[in-house]
Amino acid sequence: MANCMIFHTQIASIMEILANAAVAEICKLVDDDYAVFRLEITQSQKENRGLRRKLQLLELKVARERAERTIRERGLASSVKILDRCRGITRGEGHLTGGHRSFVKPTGHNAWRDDQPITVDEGSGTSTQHVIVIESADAEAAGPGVKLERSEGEADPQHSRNIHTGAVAGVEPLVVMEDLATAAAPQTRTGRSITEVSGTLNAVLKSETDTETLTVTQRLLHTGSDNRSDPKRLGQERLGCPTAPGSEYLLYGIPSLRKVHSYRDPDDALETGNDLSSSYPTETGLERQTDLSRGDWNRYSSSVHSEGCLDKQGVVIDEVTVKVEGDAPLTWNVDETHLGEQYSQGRYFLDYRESLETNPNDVTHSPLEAVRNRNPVSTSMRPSDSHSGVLFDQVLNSNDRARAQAQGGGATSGNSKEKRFLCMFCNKGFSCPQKAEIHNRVHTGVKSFSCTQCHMRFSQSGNLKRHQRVHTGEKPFSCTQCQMRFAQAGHLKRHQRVHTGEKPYSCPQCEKRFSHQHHLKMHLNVHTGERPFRE
DNA sequence: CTGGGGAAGGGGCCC
DNA sequence: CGGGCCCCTTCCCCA
Repeated sequence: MANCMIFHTQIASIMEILANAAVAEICKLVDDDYAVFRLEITQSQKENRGLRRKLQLLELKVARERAERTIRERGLASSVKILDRCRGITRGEGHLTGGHRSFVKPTGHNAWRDDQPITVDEGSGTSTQHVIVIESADAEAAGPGVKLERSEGEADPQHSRNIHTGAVAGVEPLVVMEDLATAAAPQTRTGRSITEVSGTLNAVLKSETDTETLTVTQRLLHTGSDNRSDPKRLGQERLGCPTAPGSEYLLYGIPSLRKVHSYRDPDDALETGNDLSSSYPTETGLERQTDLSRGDWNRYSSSVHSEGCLDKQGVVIDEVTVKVEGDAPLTWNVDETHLGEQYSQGRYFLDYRESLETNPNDVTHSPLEAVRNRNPVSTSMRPSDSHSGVLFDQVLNSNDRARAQAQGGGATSGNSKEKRFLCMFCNKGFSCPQKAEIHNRVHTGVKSFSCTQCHMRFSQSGNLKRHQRVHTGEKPFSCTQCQMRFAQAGHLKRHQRVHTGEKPYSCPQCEKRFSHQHHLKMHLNVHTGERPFRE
């Protein structure tokens, strides 16, 4: 018995020793890894700081030079003062490495009054670019509701963030627009490009969703749903559209919306029913159309990529709509219906057209490259503008058309004459610019047609019309075999297979047939082994 | 199987 | 007559 006790005691001691040794070993490993990790983090942070600093210097330098030039030309002395305050950091070496005009407004440089627009001119080229100065300080400093979501590792020059912003007293981001199309119409363009951003930051600098995550640091903040409740904001926002200084690609003109159908809450619709800019007619009498001459197409001025705003050859793309694809889900549907009506007061619209007409040609580079290299950006150009369509075509007619066709990524194959309007994102071809514009909404996320009875939005008017049957309960398609009724013709057609026994979907690997494609799809898992299919 | 929505093509109307 | 614009239809996907 005593031996047994001793034995157990020894065992316990050995176990304890082993445990201690294991713990010590683990701690050592953790410490080592932690030290390495800390070192890496420190190095990364240092690099980030250096890059950020460099970016600031370069951006400010460029901005200042351009602004001074512009000011000289246009006598905007106030802007000079503004920029002079940042003179201390405007000089830098190197060149812009990123593709963005957006630059960080250094902390403490609030001397840049937010209501002081800065016009930045580029020495050459003709582009209209919107540079947004972003507070580098804590996003919270920008005021409540502002989500800059800046991260420490965001110093990459190519990872800039464009904030679609309104103004907030004292801290609203400064929108700097570069108007480089001055050769054609310097004065008028200046007036357009220098845009004062005003409004409520809360309403403007708010992501559509708080959960949106962009894997890239390029980020666009846009108006949230609360915009809807603030009709006064309509027309008060000028959306900045940063551009890539180094980009030499022409920003393609994607035909935008001829008509913009504004979302409006039912209450708002009632209250502002006479607002021609906010509704459009449908068979349900819920909407009225808004002509883009009012500039509604400018609503989509959020941008993730500066390229989207670069207008190299006289094509002025003031507004950019961005749909982040891939790793960056489009969770921030632009509340396009409430943006930039100020901008839309015809003038900008017409000017835009002028700019288009100024130099519609001269396209030597395709934005495809930029699009490929970066996240897609769409520019909401004038809707269905013939120039847009031509430009649309021209862009791809230049260097990338052959590539696009070679890639076979779109509908460019076959009769390219029939489908000569190509999507800048996927190269798909369309027979007319309107089709291309509609398709482009797939990439831009533009949904101009809003249901007045719910918050649903649609990229196509027909889809909205169809959707509204959900509210009306209308089911115009009735089955002749039974009492079933359907709101969609396709549903009726599909349903009738129940009666006909038609099974149009056949498995390519066996003899089984299905009446619904979904069933076939599930069945295919039997062959792929992904998941058993039970019938 | 149904409901709802996304996307694209077809075709008519107008200028 | 051609292009732009718009509506409708259709197919498809997903829940």
